[in-house]
Amino acid sequence: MVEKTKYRKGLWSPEEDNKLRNHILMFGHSCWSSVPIKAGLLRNGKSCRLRWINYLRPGLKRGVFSKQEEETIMSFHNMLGNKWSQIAHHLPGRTDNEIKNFWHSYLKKKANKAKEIESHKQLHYGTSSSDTIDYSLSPQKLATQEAGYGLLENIDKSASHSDNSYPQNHNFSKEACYSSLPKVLFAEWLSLDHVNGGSSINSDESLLGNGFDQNSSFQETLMQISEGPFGGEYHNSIITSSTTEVYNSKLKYSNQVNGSDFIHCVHGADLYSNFSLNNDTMYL
DNA sequence: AAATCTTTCAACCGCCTAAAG
DNA sequence: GCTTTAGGCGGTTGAAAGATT
Repeated sequence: MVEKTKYRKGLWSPEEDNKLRNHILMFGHSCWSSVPIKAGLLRNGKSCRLRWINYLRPGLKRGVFSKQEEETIMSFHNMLGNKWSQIAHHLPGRTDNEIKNFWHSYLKKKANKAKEIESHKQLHYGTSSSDTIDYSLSPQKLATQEAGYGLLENIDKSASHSDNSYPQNHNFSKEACYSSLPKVLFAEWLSLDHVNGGSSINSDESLLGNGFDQNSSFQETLMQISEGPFGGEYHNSIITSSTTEVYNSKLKYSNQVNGSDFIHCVHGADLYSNFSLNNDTMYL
């Protein structure tokens, strides 16, 4: 009789996280089912995949959803329904799971409330409100409408949401705070994982050198990015504005080494406004 | 201060699809 | 064409944290 492997379940320990992170940064994940074996984890491949995608993968934003993100979700949910992964494509750095949770814990109620008010108004006044955002609009039209509301101003204010009903728990998680991983979006991963639905790292050769050092400073980590796993093979990396200066010198180096222009530095605000992975990530 | 209720969110489960054999 | 395997997705659960009584 073949004894079934007993996989560990439940919350991931920091050690497990480290093992998984280090393994993937070093070797990639050509086959998820082999990752736990190679990484020395007592988890199944699916669990490892989920942990990586939802939590460990670099570039995850985490924390409070901005007003604009909120509206994007509303708008796309109106068009697509519960297609969380498709909605996530339009929110760089957000996972389908995170969006799904946010919807169920907050947005759904808000949407229902809005519907109630709207139907109430229609019932009593026979008109629809003109001072509320119409989530049934296409994202393009919504963007135009948003401009009128000055919603972009809210981006930096999102951390201090004034709405009392807003969930208080959308702060940085404890682990995320401890982590010194940069808030950098790796479009290579995002584009493959989110846009095309493919595996994020295609081969073991795609990652060279060491993984991130959890104890490194932000700048040191950037050095690791350009010199380590991503300097050689990775392209289209999106760097937030605060990193640009540090990165520019490395960029030159990277371009020389690679013989082509790979890296597009994006101003931080762009990440939150009209940036689209499909359309706006480009070779310089 | 303790008990109870509510909310959040990480992780699991099961289904579906595609690819490989 | 059938079976197996792996990856991806959406629904659901349950532990933990927070809020309320």
